[in-house]
Amino acid sequence: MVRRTKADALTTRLELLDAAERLFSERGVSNTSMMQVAEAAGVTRGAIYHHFENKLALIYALMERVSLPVDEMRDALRKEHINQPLLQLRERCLHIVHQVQNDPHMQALVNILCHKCEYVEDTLPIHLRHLSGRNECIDECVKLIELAQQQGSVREDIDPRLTIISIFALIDGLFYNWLLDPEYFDLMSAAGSGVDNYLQGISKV
Amino acid sequence: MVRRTKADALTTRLELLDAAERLFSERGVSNTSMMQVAEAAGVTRGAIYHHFENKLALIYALMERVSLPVDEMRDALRKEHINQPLLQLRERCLHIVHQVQNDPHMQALVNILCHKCEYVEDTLPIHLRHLSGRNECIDECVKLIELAQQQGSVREDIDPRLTIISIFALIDGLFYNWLLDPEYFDLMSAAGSGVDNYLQGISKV
DNA sequence: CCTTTTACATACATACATGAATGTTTGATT
DNA sequence: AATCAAACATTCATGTATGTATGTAAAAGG
Repeated sequence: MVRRTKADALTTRLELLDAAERLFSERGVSNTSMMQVAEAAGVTRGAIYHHFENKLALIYALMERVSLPVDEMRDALRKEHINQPLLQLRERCLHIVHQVQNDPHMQALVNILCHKCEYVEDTLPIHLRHLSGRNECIDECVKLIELAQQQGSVREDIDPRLTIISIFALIDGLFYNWLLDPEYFDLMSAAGSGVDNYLQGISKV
Repeated sequence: MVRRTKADALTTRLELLDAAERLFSERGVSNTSMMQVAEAAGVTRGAIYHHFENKLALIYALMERVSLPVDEMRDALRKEHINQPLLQLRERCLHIVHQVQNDPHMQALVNILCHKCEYVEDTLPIHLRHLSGRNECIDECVKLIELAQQQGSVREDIDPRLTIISIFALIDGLFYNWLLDPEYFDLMSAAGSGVDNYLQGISKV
C-alpha cells in the first residue's frame, strides 16, 4: 500500500528510521540489509531508496534525530552552576549518562555507534560527525577545569586537558561495557561514584 | 605454489594471520573478504579454508596469538607489590596500557575487537571469550581494593567493585578514543594521570 | 619404494545485496 | 479538469561472498 499524503510519507520515514534503529542495534549495521529494514517497516526497498540514498544516509538520519534534543540539553546545562565549575562538570557528565540510560533512541544510537558499526573508511563521515561535537564539548569542559584551578579548588599540577580526556574516557568506557551487559553493573551508580572519585582526586585537600 | 613441508605450512598459517590482522584492522572485519585475506597473504582462498574453518575461526586464532603472552605477564605482575595493593593495581593497569601501545599484535587486536568488529550474535563467541578473561581480572582486582581498605589506605565508603569497574572503564575508554585518533592525546600520559587521580580520589586523606 | 596424507589450488553452486530503471497510483497544483 | 510530481512498488542487471567439492603434487610414514 502506497502512502500518498505528505503526513503519510513522514510516517513512513519515521517507521523506516525506527526499523533501522532497532535492526541495526539488534543485528549490527553491516549484517542488516536494506531489504530487512524495509520489511520490518512494512514497505519495500523502493521506499527506503526514495527516502534515503543508502545505508549510510540512514545512519546519518538516525544521528540527526537525537542530536537536536542533546544539543538543547547541553545548552541548558551550560547555564547552571556557573560559578561552581566542578559541579557543572559533574552534572553535565551525569546528565549524559542519564540520557543514555533512559532515552531509548539515544541508547540505541550509542549502542550502534559503539558496538554495531565498524569504524572504517566508508563510515568515516558518521564517526567524524560523532567526534566533532564531542571535541567541542571537551574544549568547553577543559575551561571548567581551568576555572576551578583559578578558584583554587583544583590542584595546580593537574593538566586540565588530560583530566577531561580521562573523565570522558571513563564515561565512554562505562557506556561501552554497560551496553555489552547491562546486568553486570548499575550504570548510574558507577558513573556517579566514578566521576565523584575522580573529581575528588584532582581537588585540593 | 604449494607449500609442502610442515614448517612451510606453519609459515603460510602465520602469513594468513598477519594478513587478516592487518586487513581487519585497516578495513574492518565484515568489510574484508576471505579472498582479500588470501591475496594479501599470497595464497588462494583454498589455503584459508584449509587452515581455518571460517572468518570467525580466523579472529579466534588472532586472539589466541596474543592471549598467551598477556597471561604470562599478568601472572608475573600478580606477584609484585603484594603488600601494596594500590601500587600493584596501578602497575597492572599501566602495564596493559603499555602493552597496547607497544605491541603491534596486541594493539591491532584491541583495535579490531573495539572498532572493526560488530558485536552481534555471530561474533558472540569472540566477545564472550574477550569478556571472560576480563571478568576474572576484575574479580582479582576487586580483592586488591578490599585489601587496601583493610590496610586503611582506601576509604571505607568506597565500593570496591564499582571502583574497579570504573577504573577499567577509564582504561577501556582511553583505548577506545586513542585508537580512533592516536594523535589526539598521549596514551601513557593520560592513563598514568587518570589512574593516579582516581586512586588519589579513593584514598584516605 | 609404495602408500597415504598434507597442503594447498581450482572450480562450482548458491545466495544475497545493491543500485538503478521503470511502472503505478494518487495527492497536490493551477 | 488537466497536469505534474510525490511516494512508493516492481523488476532487472550485476557484483560479490561463501562454502564445498574436487584435483594434485609433494612430503611423511612404513
